[in-house]
Amino acid sequence: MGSSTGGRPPVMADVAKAAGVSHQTVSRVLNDHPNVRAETRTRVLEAIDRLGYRRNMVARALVTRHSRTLGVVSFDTILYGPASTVYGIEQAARDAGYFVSIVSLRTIDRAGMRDAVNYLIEQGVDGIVVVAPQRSAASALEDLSPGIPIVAVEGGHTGRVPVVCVDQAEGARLATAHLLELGHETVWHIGGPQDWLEAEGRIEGWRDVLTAAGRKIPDVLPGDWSPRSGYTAGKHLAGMADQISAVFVANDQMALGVLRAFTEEGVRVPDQISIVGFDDIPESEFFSPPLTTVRQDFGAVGRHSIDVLLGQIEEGAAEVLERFVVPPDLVVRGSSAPPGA
Amino acid sequence: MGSSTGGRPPVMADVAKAAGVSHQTVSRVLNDHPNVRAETRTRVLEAIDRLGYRRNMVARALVTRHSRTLGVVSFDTILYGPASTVYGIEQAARDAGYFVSIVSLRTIDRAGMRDAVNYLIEQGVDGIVVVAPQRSAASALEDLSPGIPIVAVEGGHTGRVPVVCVDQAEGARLATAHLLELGHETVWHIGGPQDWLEAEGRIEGWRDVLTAAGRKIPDVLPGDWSPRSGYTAGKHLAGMADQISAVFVANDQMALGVLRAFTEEGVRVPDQISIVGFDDIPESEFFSPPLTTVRQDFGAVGRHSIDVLLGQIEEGAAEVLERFVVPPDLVVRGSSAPPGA
DNA sequence: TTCGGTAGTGTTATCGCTAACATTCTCACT
DNA sequence: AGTGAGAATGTTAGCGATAACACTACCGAA
Repeated sequence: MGSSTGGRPPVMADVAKAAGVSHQTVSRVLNDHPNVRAETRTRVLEAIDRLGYRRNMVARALVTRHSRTLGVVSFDTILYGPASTVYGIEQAARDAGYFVSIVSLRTIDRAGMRDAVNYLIEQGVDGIVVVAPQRSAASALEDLSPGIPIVAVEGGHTGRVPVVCVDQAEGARLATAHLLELGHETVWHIGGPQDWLEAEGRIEGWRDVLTAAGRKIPDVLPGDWSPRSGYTAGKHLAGMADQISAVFVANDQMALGVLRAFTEEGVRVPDQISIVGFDDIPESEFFSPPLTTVRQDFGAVGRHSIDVLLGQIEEGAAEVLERFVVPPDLVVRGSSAPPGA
Repeated sequence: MGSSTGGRPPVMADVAKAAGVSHQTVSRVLNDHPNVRAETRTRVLEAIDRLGYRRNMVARALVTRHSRTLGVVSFDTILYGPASTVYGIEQAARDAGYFVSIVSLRTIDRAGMRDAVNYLIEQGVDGIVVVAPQRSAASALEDLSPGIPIVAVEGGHTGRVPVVCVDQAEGARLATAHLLELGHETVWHIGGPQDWLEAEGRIEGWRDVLTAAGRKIPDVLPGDWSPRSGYTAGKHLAGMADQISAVFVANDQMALGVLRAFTEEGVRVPDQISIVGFDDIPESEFFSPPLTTVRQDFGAVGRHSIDVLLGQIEEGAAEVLERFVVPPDLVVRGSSAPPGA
């Protein structure tokens, strides 16, 4: 409100003068230092309120050498998975008393990754979370030794950076096993982009289950997460519908494309072919038919990544090269059924 | 790489010593000051490289009084619209040489808004973009006079803060007019949450067109953006399918719910009832049938909001209380057709 | 009474940088 | 050679906060 400081925002010294104390006492009040008389404290707080004083965190960060701000590096922040992850991270950080500065990279290369991390370090963040679901991003992260705490989300575990992720292979196992348990002879798979670690993990889990059950392992159909790529793969599968009874699709958006292709080609789901997706996007429940899928708990991923990061920052746990794995859940809906139902 | 500074990261003075110049000269090199001899410049750059020096932007921000960082306040950052908007803002900011610090509010109230804005100001951001699609958020913004440049995205225009938004009413007009042109007698509407300005704008545009054409204006069916609410409304509409031939749904997710409900009830789209959505999410093209919808250019919204904000910051254009409106596009697909087709 | 401990407060130095001013160096032109 | 303008560089003084230490008052114990 009222400022007797002549235009510019009041600083600590102005508050000190107004309260008749030293600026250090103001600082003590602001930082909840115990050795301040109650009467003095209220006088200072009153002066702060009267002058509309706001602490300059930049000056504070300069001297304390930490900013209570975390950096987040991310790609493709419009995709449901990354968007949810970033949201989870932001909320968890704020619950822990930290704020986040976000850099969304358009392209994934070493230079971009390096620039982003450097920028965040220059800004004085206390730690960095890198959402690096692609192999290239994860490896770009590897040959960076930033000198500040860092944690990778959904990245590959290569030993230099702790990783928090959802167990992709386990999710794929749940999906594939579910289809086999329904009685399907084998399960086809539409994969995500080659470069994505998640895509790889899902292939791995799917293949594991088929191998363990001694089933034929069909070729992986390529996809790029987009509904269109699922549509294309779906058209292809529809052409050989008589040899196929179950498909595990690497994400829900592609599964939607498959459903569309099957609808166009007159392939009935789940009567002729069962479909299981991955992600459980909010739409999946209302696909026709509602999609059986694997749910990932992005909130938990965000919380764990912040836990790990703050562990490094606050306890100085130098070499916590851990790997936190969040388990996925199978959500059974109408797109999966016994064969020939 | 090598640091002869004994553990702690090198500072400008270290570089200066290594290059045999004063720290001020190092500063000049870093800030592209013209009056530096080319030979000196390379010597400094070489020293920077050798020591692995990184400028401390916190110290810089303290003295220059600006951080080249913008704050973003947002809600519901997982919804497609807000997520895309925030992404657009982040990209535009970075293209302009700024970085962003993001606060995602969980709840929308005055206190939350005030805290978020205060936090960002304390952090020393040069300006703030508030993604405030709800009436409550927009009004919380109003009685804040933060003393720094600020711009609202998708907020209501109340005169104190410049606004950038997509023309919701125009989008609704396009959708409704499209349905009337196909020959439908009137158009029903499933609206978004009461509190959202976008929901209101869409109702307004829809009503305008019906009024202008002298058509009956049905009651608005309530929705909350979620597929489930669309499903519920769809069930209701299916029960009176013989009196209805066209529905304009306030977003694509709800339209999906409607499609699902219609499928369950045996209502054929677009044969019996045409449907038009809003947003053009990536999934819409692969709904069954593919959804006719209204596309919003979130990238343009991001760019404009940054333009307006930087206008205030850099040109000090104090009272630019403008309103930038981005036009939407109608995307016609298979869910709309002439009645009784 | 004297002393040490501690609560409450003030003083000074410092974080790493840029702005402002001071100084030196260069060179064209008298 | 002498001069002055301007380029190149150095020196000093902050930015606004916290840390470290110094100081005063007051207490109870010796």
